[in-house]
Amino acid sequence: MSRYLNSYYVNKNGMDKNELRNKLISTATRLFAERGLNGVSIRELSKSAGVSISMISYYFGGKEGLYSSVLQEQFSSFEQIDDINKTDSEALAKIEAYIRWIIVRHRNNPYLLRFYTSELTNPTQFFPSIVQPAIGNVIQILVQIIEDGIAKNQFRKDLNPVDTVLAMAGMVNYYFLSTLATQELINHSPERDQELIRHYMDIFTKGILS
Amino acid sequence: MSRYLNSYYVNKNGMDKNELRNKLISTATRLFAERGLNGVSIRELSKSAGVSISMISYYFGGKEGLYSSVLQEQFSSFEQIDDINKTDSEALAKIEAYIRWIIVRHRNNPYLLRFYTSELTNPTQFFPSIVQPAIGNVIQILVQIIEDGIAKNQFRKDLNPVDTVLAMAGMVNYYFLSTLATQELINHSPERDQELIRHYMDIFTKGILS
DNA sequence: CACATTATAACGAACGTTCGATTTATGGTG
DNA sequence: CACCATAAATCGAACGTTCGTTATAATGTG
Repeated sequence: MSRYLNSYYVNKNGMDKNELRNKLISTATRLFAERGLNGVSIRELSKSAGVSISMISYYFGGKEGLYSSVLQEQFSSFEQIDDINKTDSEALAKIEAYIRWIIVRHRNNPYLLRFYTSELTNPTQFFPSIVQPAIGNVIQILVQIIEDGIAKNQFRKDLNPVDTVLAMAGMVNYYFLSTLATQELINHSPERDQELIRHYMDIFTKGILS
Repeated sequence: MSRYLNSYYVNKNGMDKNELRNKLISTATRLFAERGLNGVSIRELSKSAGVSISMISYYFGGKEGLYSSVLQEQFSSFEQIDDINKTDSEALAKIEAYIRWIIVRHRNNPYLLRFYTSELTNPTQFFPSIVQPAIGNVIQILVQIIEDGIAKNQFRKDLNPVDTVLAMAGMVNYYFLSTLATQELINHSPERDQELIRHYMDIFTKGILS
């Protein structure tokens, strides 16, 4: 119920302008992740957010605009991977940091689990400016890490960097994907995360070390 | 334009009863894979198949019935993996056979690339009898292959079979998923497939052999 | 005639968008 | 301080479109 400095209007809902906007974004994030763009009507969405339906057009220019905003917010987190590459660590440590990063991201972000989908690869066509640079950026950085490791004789010389990156990311991703597909609950404990990271790193490093 | 034995009627379209049904299934398979259940209207679908809209209700009892038939057909192919396990090969050879199988399946079957999605995990809820046994069966068989390999001292004793299966499948899957996400074309050549299989097996076996 | 299929129309429901009315906070004016 | 005009924020109803389904009459085939 708190007010924002740049807002002078408080509605009978008790939400001010920014609260209302955020409520729409967070509700849309959850619902679109669960059922896709076409799987959610703005009537249900606005009702679930406790807000009038017209607010979606008012603030986001319509349903697609809201969807675009959600994607923008979700994929902006990809930029954080730059930090991993800037450290002085060895290539292997960087890779472990990346695996840790992608696991945490997947835990909190259903869009990373689902952005391959028909509903969400359409956005890569409709909103290529949001999704493609994010993915491309991650792949590029990881390829560079692998290439560094090869150059410093830490990794096998015959590795194909791009395929290796995809293999590595795949090991982590697929665990979550299959967990979803088989309808099992994702166990959120940090201990299980640690166990996973250790396990994947173990398999992976034996395959790439020189 | 060939006739089927159990059909005596040939329409002015030149399609007989079974051809019409198959045309609907194949068109629906393509369109649903591209855009999901909610992304395609039966008006567009029937038009694209060159068939009257009423035929969908007539033959499949409606849109969901058609979708269910498509899923059924797609996931029935999962049973083929049983054959791999029945051979006398070593565990490693079985795994290579599985990787080959999943690559070929993914090439021909967009549903295997997309069944994790919001559009298609909904079907795992709405049609659990179709999707879940198929996936569960594959995982179960592969876990057994790994366990056999461990028991025969071919693989490391400390491997977690389930996680190892997911890691292995992930390496292959992720290649296709990221290929989709980054909008690159999937290169269909058998040579590229061979190269991929060799590459993944190379990384993977170094990680699991005892 | 029986059957398969078409084209068409109609249905109610749901969709995303638009619009006029209302509520609220603000700043100017006396 | 009281008043008022204004602009921003919000609402709910209404609009036109599309959806999946169903019914119907007409047409072609065996």
